[in-house]
Amino acid sequence: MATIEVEPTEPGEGAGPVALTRRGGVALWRQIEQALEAEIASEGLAPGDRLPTEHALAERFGVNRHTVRQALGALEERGVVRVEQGRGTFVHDDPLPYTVRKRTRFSETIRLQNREPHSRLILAGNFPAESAIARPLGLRRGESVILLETLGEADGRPITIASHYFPAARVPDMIAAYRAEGSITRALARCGIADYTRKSTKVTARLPSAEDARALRLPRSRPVLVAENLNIDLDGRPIEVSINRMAAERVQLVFEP
Amino acid sequence: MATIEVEPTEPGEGAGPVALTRRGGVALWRQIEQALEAEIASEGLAPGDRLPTEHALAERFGVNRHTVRQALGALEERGVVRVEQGRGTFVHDDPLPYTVRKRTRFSETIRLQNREPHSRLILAGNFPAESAIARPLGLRRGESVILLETLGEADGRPITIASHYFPAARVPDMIAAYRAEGSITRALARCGIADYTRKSTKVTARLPSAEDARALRLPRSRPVLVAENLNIDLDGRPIEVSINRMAAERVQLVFEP
DNA sequence: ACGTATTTGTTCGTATGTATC
DNA sequence: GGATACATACGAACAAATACG
Repeated sequence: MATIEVEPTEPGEGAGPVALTRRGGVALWRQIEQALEAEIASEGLAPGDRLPTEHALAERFGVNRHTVRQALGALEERGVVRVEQGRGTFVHDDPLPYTVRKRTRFSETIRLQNREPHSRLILAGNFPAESAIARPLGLRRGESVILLETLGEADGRPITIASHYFPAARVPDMIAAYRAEGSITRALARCGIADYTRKSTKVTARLPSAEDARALRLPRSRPVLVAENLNIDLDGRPIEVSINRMAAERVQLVFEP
Repeated sequence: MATIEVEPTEPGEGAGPVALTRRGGVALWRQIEQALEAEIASEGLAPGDRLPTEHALAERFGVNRHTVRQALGALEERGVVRVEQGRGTFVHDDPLPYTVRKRTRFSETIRLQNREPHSRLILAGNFPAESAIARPLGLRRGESVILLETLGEADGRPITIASHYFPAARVPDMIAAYRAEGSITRALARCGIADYTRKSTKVTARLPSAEDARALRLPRSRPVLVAENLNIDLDGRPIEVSINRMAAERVQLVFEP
């Protein structure tokens, strides 16, 4: 008994008749979760689309708004939807394909996806190198490196935080050059490094630090991809180590041999 | 029974007398964090080593256990240590470098790191392809694919869970072949695919499903790297899509152009 | 298979110093 | 100065996972 037939609110698509079974051993919110996910998977709801309001969903399924919220919470936890305070609930966008090649520049890569790149300087300074930075750069621990920390955005959406390390001996004026040019590539050119290419990329993932989470506008529970690039100049000498942190749910790194 | 050793356990190195300054403008937990990190950096504590218990550290530094915990939490957040309930706190192991090339085979890659690879079949079957699998394989949604799910280990430590999808029309006897050979590469050879190479790899990260977490022996709060490989045969035709999930804290994917 | 000791995880409560308006 | 919020530090108790005989 007690199967509740809810009349479809729209005849066309998406809001097909969903029968929730009570006392069937599956909690209502789980059934709602599955129903919504099925709707998304069947492409009745496209990436970026806004779901009906919680109120509307509660009406449609004939349940309390709390029950809908539990279902949405489960979907958000799994990264299927994204809930924004005051705006609504949205089907999660497809991740941005970020193709990594021998010559990869952030702004080019973003523009390739028809999005508008923007880069902002967060922090700049001169520090003694930790061994994790010194080694790939071919320096001794404690030698001076220049750090530029940048936040990269696509269409205003934060994509990556990158810590760029340069050997201070090679490019002493890097900070000024970056301030003048607003781009790593052009700043390096100004410092006499006409071109550089990627020697290797090491990828791992972890949960974000508090600062990274804030800058990326990402909950602390959502992982970040960490890509460590070693870039070399045309003579094959290391010129930059960059450590990029990206919201894992927003990007997909693409490597093609 | 309450034998309390406050003195340095070793005269040589590591547990040297550390003077914490109160009211010095630096919080106690930060000083403890730095002291422990210095000890690890100086290799008084090697990767994998267990740190003293929180209780012991609290005694040693003359602070409350909460204060020690805050320091350990900061170290864990930065990936310096790994805290395991009921077991202790450990210096973080170095991640296993997993180099991805045009021809990458799990067992070869593991052996390169002087570790003993092992592969175990978890699941095998024949299914209609979802679009995410069908598309890269050049099939239509619903066409039959063979799924082999394997768990790869190095020195008995679970490294990766991989779902391998093959077009059933091309290699109908793949499951039997795998059971006979115990290796994807040799099974494909038996099915007439002499060789195959990697066309592309897409990398992202997420929190693990319950099953993945269990198989990888990983807490659900720790992210997994997800690498989707598309492999093609010598004629350039797609022969396999594999979706690999790896404990992010245990591996580092290395790409060299 | 079970109980016990060990170790980390969580939640109370309390007190104090610091920064801000 | 006063009010307030926040981070720091301590204490006690209990919960949960693990190790071990």
